[in-house]
Amino acid sequence: MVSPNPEVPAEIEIPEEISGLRMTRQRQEVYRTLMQQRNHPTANDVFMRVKDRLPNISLATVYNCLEALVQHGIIRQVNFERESSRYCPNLSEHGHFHDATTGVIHDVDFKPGVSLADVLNLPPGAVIDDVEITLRGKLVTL
Amino acid sequence: MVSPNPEVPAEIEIPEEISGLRMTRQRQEVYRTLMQQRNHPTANDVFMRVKDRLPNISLATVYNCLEALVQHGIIRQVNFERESSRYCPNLSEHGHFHDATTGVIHDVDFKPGVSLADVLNLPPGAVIDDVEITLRGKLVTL
DNA sequence: ATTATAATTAGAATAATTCTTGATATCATT
DNA sequence: AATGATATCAAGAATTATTCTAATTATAAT
Repeated sequence: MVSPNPEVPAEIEIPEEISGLRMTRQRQEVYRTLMQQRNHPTANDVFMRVKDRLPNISLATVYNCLEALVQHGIIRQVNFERESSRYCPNLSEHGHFHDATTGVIHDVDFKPGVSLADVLNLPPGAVIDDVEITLRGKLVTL
Repeated sequence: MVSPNPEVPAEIEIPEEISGLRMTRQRQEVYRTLMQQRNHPTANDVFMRVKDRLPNISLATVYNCLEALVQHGIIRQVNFERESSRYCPNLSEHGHFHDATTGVIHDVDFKPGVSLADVLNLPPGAVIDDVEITLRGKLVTL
């Protein structure tokens, strides 16, 4: 149901279905939050933000929505060490740079035309389904 | 002293101190386990194994020992997704390939002479302290 | 030997996430 | 529109890995 909210104009229009996943109101709001707040929020970050628009939503539902979105390849789940999982809607293959001083997480793209097989001695016959590259360090002003 | 016969791993002699860390009996056994069982065990795996030799050791001590060894750069802590942390004594810079079918984790070395900066568009001024590369996929027999 | 410091132990506490169960909503058919 | 089937949601309990706490023991230093 896409009845427009009279009070708040929807900033981002989200379709009723994405890649075969029915976009319920809750999933829409979770997804919208990720699209608007692109700093890799945790499930709890998303929860607090979505509550403004859906005061009755539960944290469990946010987890459910995030999982459904991840399963359908609509968003990505990113893990740093043993911290809470973070989520991002950037689907292009990319890594993450975690600035230790500010805590900010930067997306890091691959240089065009490079493949991991150029860089790593993969075991023979390895077919890669998923790659996770995490860098930790500092940003030094030159 | 390395035993010439890999099938019968002789007792690995462990010094009383490594990189400034006093090697207590517990730390010795934890470290020995990692050296002998190089399949990236979890803290609990190590615990169960060490109990054979130190029946009174506690899981908390295993965690303490592992943390001390990690802090002193004697072993590495490796995280996959949100699973339990795993530990390995391979200190050379390397990544991990997680075989989805068998669950086995393979170390993956960098090809000589390549740098991450050749491959990634790092944010300007980024100084990298630590890198984590995790691949997930299947091993296909060619 | 005595004191200080560090390490160990057992169990309680914590935090993130998942699970369970009952309630709602949506969909497909009539 | 009513019906039943299925999917989703909410609340809180349960789980799991890990860390913390406090008491005990071991080691090192004087």
